[in-house]
Amino acid sequence: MIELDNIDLRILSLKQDNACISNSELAKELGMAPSAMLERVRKLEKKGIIESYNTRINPIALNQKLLAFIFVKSSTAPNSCWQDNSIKDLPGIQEVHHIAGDDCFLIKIRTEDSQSLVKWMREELSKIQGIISTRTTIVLETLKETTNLTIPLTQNENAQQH
Amino acid sequence: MIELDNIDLRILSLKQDNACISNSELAKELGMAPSAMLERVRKLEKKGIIESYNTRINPIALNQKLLAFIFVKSSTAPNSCWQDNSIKDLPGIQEVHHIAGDDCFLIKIRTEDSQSLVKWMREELSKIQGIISTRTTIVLETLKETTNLTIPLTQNENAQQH
DNA sequence: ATTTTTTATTGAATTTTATTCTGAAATATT
DNA sequence: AATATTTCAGAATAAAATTCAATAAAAAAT
Repeated sequence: MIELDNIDLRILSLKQDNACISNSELAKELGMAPSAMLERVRKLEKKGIIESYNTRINPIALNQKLLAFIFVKSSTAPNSCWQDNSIKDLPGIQEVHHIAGDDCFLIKIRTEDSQSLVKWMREELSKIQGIISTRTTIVLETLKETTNLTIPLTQNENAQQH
Repeated sequence: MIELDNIDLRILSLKQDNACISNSELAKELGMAPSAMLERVRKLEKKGIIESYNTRINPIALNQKLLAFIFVKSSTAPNSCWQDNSIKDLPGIQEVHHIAGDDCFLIKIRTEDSQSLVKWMREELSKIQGIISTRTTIVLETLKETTNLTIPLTQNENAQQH
């Protein structure tokens, strides 16, 4: 387990909501020098605590209006996807989880519409070995969608100006 | 529908994988002036095509080892969550989708472990009005997890140095 | 087809920020 | 307590962001 002090947590908290916050802004916010910030951030990146900086793009702007979750039941035979995880390399997929229970995989995928989802299942998913069955859940409306984690901040001990 | 030209798409594509890429780097990559890049990016932000810049933090570093999906069946009564979407404000949740089918909501949530998930369901989820039943799926292993969209680039017409 | 209007781009100037480095302070180790 | 290690601040420098006026290109209107 990696130990993160309150300063690290506040950096993560600020960056989580705004990946492009400048070091000087961070420094002002925490009441420290920009150089110290930079060193902290570099360390968080090197240790893999910060995994990546991503831009969230409006799916509608790219005409990806449909969001679906697909449960995949697969055989556990030696050459099946259960063994080689080949599912994760299919195009258009956002997430693939190996899950407990009857089903084996849960896929999150965006496509233009239901037609193109069917097309994807026929043309792409069908390439995968060992799939026994699928069950598709269509999203009607997304109420919340974030990758943010809950960060345990111990109140604002060293609260700052502004 | 918003029209995005190939330059916009390439900007989105580059920023999607590296939100913090500098304008000058972008400019070099696309063979344009940094100021032109800035204007494009600003426009993409203002139009809401770029929704946000996020930092992905390793959940393990924050001791959030468990990932789960919860299907929630709710009544459609006037005071139920089906009407007020109150589910989305529960702490610790990453996603809430309103889905087609028997169930009403799909929740994505991270917690420390299964104990704390049960605790969350007893202490937080139970506050929500109108829940008829829940079905929880535990993730054993995540093979892929991204928010990236597939961007339709028309090859590299204006390919550049480096 | 021509003019007008709008939009997009450049390049230089300016401001802001990132980055490096050195030494001091704090912390941990022995 | 002495040593080693880590963390931080402050100054100096390099790099990048940002602004802006002028130009070019595209679109719309006549």
